[in-house]
Amino acid sequence: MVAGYDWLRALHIDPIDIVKICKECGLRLTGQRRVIVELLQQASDHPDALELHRRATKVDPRIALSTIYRTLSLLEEKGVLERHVFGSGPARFERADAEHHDHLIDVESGQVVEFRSDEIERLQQQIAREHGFEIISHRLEIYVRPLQRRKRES
Amino acid sequence: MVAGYDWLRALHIDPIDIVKICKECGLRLTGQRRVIVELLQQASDHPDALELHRRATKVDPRIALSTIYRTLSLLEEKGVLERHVFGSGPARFERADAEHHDHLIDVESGQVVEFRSDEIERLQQQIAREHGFEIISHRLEIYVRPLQRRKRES
DNA sequence: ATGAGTGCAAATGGTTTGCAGGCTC
DNA sequence: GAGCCTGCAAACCATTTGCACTCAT
Repeated sequence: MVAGYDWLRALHIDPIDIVKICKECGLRLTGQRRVIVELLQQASDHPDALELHRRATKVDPRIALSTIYRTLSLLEEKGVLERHVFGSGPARFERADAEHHDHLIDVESGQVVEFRSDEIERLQQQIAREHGFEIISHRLEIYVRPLQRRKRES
Repeated sequence: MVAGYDWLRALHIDPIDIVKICKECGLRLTGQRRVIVELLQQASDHPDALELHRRATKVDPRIALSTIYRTLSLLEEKGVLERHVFGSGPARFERADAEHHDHLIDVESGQVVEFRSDEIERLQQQIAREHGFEIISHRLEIYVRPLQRRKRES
């Protein structure tokens, strides 16, 4: 267990083991990769490449944006991360969870809330099969606004 | 009824009335807009801007790509068209249907199949409400491959 | 010491925009 | 005629890539 991530254990989420991943894939374990993975480990806000670069440069001011992009693509390819494109914005990343989940995106704040519906998953399977397809992946994004307001269209 | 679109009537789909739309919105009815709308009227393949430009230049070789983009954005804004971004590809467009629908995307051929599930729509409403949100819009894309194959991973 | 990985800068690709002239109203 | 639209070219922005150098193995 990597020090400082005991709270992850409490949530039954294993931290990304970048050491193991690199070893298994024949990749080199560089300082940059450590930093990027650690930042994503802690992030709960689905940051984009530029935001990750901002955070990374605070740890290592020499890290290049292109390295961020290369690392993100690499780790996505290895199944360690997931890439999401919400609306017309830049790609945003999060650690790949064992359990797939979908997203509610608050268009007013940009905040992202994760959810999972086995019911919806099941219906999708059924629909794909009815059309003669098998599912490779899917994405469901619900763009929302907070409900509690009383006034209309401000 | 616009000549040549009787088949639309048969499907209970009203053709886009660009004349009416322009009149209502105070927009000018130009030849370019007519061409673009007509092409989208006929298209069943969710074309992107470049593809529309290709088709449009066959009717009017002088039409500019930027005009295509401007018109598409304008008509999307007016609610006449819908814009979809599948995977990392360019935006693809279709006429906005009265009934919302979602998409199955065959990743091998790029073919898009439309479907609608009231059940899924209902579940989404429920989920959003449970989280204290109201839905503004949503998108569900299921990336698939044909099922009929017997071999695995070619 | 070897070559995978990096930083930097330049290239890319889809889309947008500034501007001068053209065409609808 | 006024000014909305268009064509053209340049600008934009997220992302990718070529290249020489660095550093993990």
